[in-house]
Amino acid sequence: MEIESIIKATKPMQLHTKTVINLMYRARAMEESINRILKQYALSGQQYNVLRILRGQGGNPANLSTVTERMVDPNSNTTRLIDKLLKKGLVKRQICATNRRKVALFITEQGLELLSVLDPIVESNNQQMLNQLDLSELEQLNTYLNNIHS
Amino acid sequence: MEIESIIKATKPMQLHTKTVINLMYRARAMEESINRILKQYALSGQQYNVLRILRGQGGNPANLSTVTERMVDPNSNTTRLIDKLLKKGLVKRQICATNRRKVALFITEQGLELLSVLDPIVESNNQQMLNQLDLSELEQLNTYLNNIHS
DNA sequence: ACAATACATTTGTATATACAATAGTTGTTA
DNA sequence: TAACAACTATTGTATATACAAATGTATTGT
Repeated sequence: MEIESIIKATKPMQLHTKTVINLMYRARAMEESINRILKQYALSGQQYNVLRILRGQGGNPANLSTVTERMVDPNSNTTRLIDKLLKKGLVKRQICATNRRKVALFITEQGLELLSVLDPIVESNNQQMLNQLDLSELEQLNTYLNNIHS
Repeated sequence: MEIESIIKATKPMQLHTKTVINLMYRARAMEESINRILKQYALSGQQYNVLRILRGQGGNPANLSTVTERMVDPNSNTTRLIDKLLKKGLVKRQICATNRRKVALFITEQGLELLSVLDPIVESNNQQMLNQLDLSELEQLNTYLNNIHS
């Protein structure tokens, strides 16, 4: 659906402006859709993101700073985000042996199990949201997105 | 720049997943870029959004619910958002004459002046962020985005 | 006209986030 | 090696946001 009708713009918008708003609108809609799923498992999107990053380490630990820099939204307070995952038993945290300023973060078995439940659900939701676009269109969309700079 | 290198993914991602993450990442980056500008004028992105909606009324008032439904991110607490704009003298609020449950919201002269300062700055920033894409590519990008559903 | 229901906004409250300040650790250099 | 700077994470605090409950108003049915 046209973004201008969704936000009921009173005048036709400039193409650049429209594109920026469209992008922010769709991103938010997708985020909400994903959050609705995650909420049933008492996870926030950011927590899910951190769990996936830790799993991506393939058994190796990650530092707090590493996790932060890999997050889709790196602005949040990662310490407190991890605190919550700790309380749920989804991650482990220990002080790094070689540099005691750093912390080593791991995903637990329980965390891995949760991800293995969630992943197919989230994946199929992702496909659902994008099912009007074929593969080459998705490639093209990614190329466009990769050309945005801030 | 490729999204996978930005978030330093350890494995190549599925196309759908990659697209979703790419979109959320770019939207956030653009939002931050805009927020950096607005912050210099003590405005949040949402406050700017509300001001623009009220200006779009062309002198007519808008109800709270109307504003909410036209916002890019309609999830927030619009009452308190308006409160802040009121304190700054950027909007006026009065109880609707025909239906006293409703409130009529207007943008003030001061609000209009602020927008007239901000708009060209934000516009040029929008163009800057998208200047790697020509007009037909932008049209195409919008078409793709319009096909996303949640 | 009264009760019940729906509507539009506001308020309360718990949680999340942003940003700055702090603490503890390590590295550097005189 | 002592002093100072840089690094990494945590904590404090103010503000923002989400969600549910409450408030006040209008509409509907009897």
